[in-house]
Amino acid sequence: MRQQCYRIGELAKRTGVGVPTIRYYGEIGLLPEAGRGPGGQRLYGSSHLRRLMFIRHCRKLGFSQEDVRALLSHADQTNAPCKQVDRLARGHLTKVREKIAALQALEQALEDMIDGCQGGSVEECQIVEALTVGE
Amino acid sequence: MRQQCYRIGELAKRTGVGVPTIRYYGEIGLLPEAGRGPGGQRLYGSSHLRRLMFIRHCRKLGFSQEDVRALLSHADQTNAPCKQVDRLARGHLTKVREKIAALQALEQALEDMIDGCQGGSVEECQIVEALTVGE
DNA sequence: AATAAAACCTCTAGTAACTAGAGATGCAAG
DNA sequence: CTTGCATCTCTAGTTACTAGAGGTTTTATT
Repeated sequence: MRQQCYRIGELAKRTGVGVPTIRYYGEIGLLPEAGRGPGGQRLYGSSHLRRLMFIRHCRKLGFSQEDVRALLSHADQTNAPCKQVDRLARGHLTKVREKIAALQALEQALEDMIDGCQGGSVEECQIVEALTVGE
Repeated sequence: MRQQCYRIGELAKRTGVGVPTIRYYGEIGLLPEAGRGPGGQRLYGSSHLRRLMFIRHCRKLGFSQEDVRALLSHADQTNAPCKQVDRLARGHLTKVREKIAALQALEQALEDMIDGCQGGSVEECQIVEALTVGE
């Protein structure tokens, strides 16, 4: 019944996750360890493929490894209510929004700083001045 | 002429940079190494104070260590034109804007995903579905 | 069957920018 | 003289991988 068997390179091609990264995921237990062929190569099944896809989608959305681990364990419990998943996703969204806000403040500060610079020498540069004095 | 002498804790208090971080900056050469007192404690002067302030302002604005290093070396050449400084600042601003854009795309994707979820069990959760299938 | 190339293996170390901890010493006050 | 804080050095941990060395296995070609 184990008709589908992917070697690591095949799995990499199908998921878009790099070969060393797949091995790394195995090491840290994010992906269950693969079986091994006679020569010692890892052999993955379709469950690995699905799980790795899931992981990749999560990582693309910026979820941390820790979050991914939680999402995976929730996703496995098909009968449980999805409240936990929802909470994780919303929590992550909040963090993303906070990061955006922080970066926008940064953007503003940088713009102000750059606008103050009229060219000339470093001595009279408003950017250097701003960095020295702070605001 | 070395009237001003700060111990590392004093410098930390005045700059808002943590004690281990100051030691770390010394190690990596971002801050010149301090003189040492009889018992081996680091002793910093006012030039260290200024430099560390500069570094802190840079880091608060999200400049990388590499950028800070460059900014510092430019800031030291008071007669040179400030074009390089300007270029560094603008380059950094661009990177910040790119990061904001990427995060906003992420925000949208997360919102879409979360909006699809109607509650219920994990089996029918659109978030889990989206993470499994992608998009 | 021999050989060459691609894919795979393990292990170590490096990235950015610190942070945390262990265990030893110095320094000022009561 | 002892208590306690500040400091010292050194090592290792964080996040999420990535790069490289040096060796084996599998696959393809001759």
